[in-house]
Amino acid sequence: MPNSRANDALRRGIPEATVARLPIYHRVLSQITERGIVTVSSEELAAASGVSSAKLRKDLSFLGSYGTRGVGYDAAYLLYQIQRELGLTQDWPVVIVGVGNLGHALANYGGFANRGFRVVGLIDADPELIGETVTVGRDGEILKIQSLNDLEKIVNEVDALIGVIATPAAAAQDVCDRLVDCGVTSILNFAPVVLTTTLDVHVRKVDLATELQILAFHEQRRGDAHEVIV
Amino acid sequence: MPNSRANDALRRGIPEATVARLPIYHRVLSQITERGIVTVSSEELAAASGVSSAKLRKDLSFLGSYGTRGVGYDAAYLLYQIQRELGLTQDWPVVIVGVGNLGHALANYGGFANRGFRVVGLIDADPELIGETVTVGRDGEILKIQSLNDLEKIVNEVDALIGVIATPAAAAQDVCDRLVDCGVTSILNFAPVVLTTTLDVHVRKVDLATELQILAFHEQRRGDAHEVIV
DNA sequence: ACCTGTGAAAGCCTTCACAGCA
DNA sequence: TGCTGTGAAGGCTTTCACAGGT
Repeated sequence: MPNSRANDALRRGIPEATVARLPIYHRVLSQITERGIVTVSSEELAAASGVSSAKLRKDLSFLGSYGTRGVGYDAAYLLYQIQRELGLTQDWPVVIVGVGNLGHALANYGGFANRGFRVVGLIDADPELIGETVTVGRDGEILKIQSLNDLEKIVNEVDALIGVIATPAAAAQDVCDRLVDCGVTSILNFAPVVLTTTLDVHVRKVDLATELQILAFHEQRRGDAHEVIV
Repeated sequence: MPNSRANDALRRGIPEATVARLPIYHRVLSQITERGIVTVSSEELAAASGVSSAKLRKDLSFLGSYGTRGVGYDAAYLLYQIQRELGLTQDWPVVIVGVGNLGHALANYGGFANRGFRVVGLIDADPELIGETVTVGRDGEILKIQSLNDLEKIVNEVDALIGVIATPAAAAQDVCDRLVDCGVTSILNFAPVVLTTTLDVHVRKVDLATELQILAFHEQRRGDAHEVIV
C-alpha cells in the first residue's frame, strides 16, 4: 500500500518544513488584519513572509482549501485556521529554567502572551536570584524566581508541558532530565549542548554561536570564492 | 555538462545542511580534545553530536578525507580542519544593535570569543543606555554603549562585516538598511520581522516565539493523534 | 577485524506549470 | 480574467550498504 503524499494533508501529516513556516505566516497575517486588510493574495502574503508564492500555496494547501480562486485568502479566516493548527487557541504554560540575561529576555519577551504562551515559572540555581521579582510579558505581570531545588514541585503545580532551558551548558542535561521526569514533553534549549532524551520528548535547540558560525562560513566564502580547483 | 555531486566537495560546494552541522561537530570536538581524547570514531562523534554516523561521515567527506580507515579520526586534526572551513581561525568583529536584555545576553555570551567572534560595538537608540558600560565576553573586556546616530561611524571604524540586530521589531528594517549601507554583509536578526535586503547579504533569523510555536504544534498533536480521517 | 568514504536508493522539499474554479 | 490548488519534475538531504584501506 504505497501511501501517497496526496493523503498526507487529510491524515494531518503536515510536513515539518511547512510547520516551521506557519508561525511566520501567522505573524504576517496578524499584522495584515490589524491594518484592516480583508483579502490577501498568495503573492502578497508570500512577499511579506519572504517565501515564494508557490511555496506558500503548497504550505496552505496542507491545512485545507481556505482560499478562493480568482480572489485570494480571507486574512482573518486564514489567520484563525493557522492559529488552530498551531494550537495557539489554547493556553500553554511555560517554565523557564535559568534566569540570567537570556532567561530575563525570554521572560520579558512580549511576543509570547498573544500567541498562547504564558510564562508561569522562573527557576534558577543561584541563591542570590531566588525571590527576586521579574516582570513577565507586556502587561506587567510579576513572577518570583524560585529555587532549582523545587523544580519538580513547581512544574507539577503549574502543569507545564513546555520547558525552556537557559542555563549554563553544564547544568542543562540535568535540568532536562528533571523536566522530563515530571512530565515536560517539549523543551526549547538555549544551552550549547546536545541534550539526550527519550524519543517522545520534542527538543528544539537555539544556539547563538552556531548561527554566527554559519554566517562566518559564508562570509569567508566571499573572500576565496575564486580559489576553485578546476 | 551535467555536473555531478561528486565534484561538489572539490569545488568547495559544501551543502547548506552540512554547514549547519559543522558548528556542532566543532563544539563536540573541542570538548573531546580538552578531555585529552586523541582518536574518535564516526560512531562516537555522531552520538555526541546527536546525528547518525552515516550522516556524520558524509558531512566530513565534503571537507576532505581526514579519517583513517580501521581507526577513526584524529580529534585535534579534524577540529582544526573544521575550524578552518568555518573561518574560525580568523577574527570576526561583530556589532550588536539593540542592547536590551537580549542584546546584553549576547554581549556577555562567553561562547563567542573562542570561536573567533569579538563584540566590538554595542549600539542602542535609548539615550538612557548610551554611555553605559557592558562587560563583553568572559575575560571582562568592557565596552560602552554608543548611540544609534553614530551607527555608520562605528561600523566603519571597527570594520565589522557581521551585525546582530536585537532591537524591537519596528526598528529592525531601518537598522538593517543602515548596516548594509555601510558594508555589513551578514546579519543575525532576533527581531520578529522578515528583513528585506539585496540578495548578496546573508540574513539569518532567530525567532523565539516561532520556536515555541513549533513545539506547541507538536504538543497539540499528541492530544489528537487519533482523530484521523480514514 | 575494523572503520572510513562513497555510489546508489529512498525520502523530502521546492519549483514549475497549468487545470479548475470564482 | 485572475488566482488558487496540485500533479509532476527537479533538486537536495538522508539512509543504506558495501568497497576500499589500515
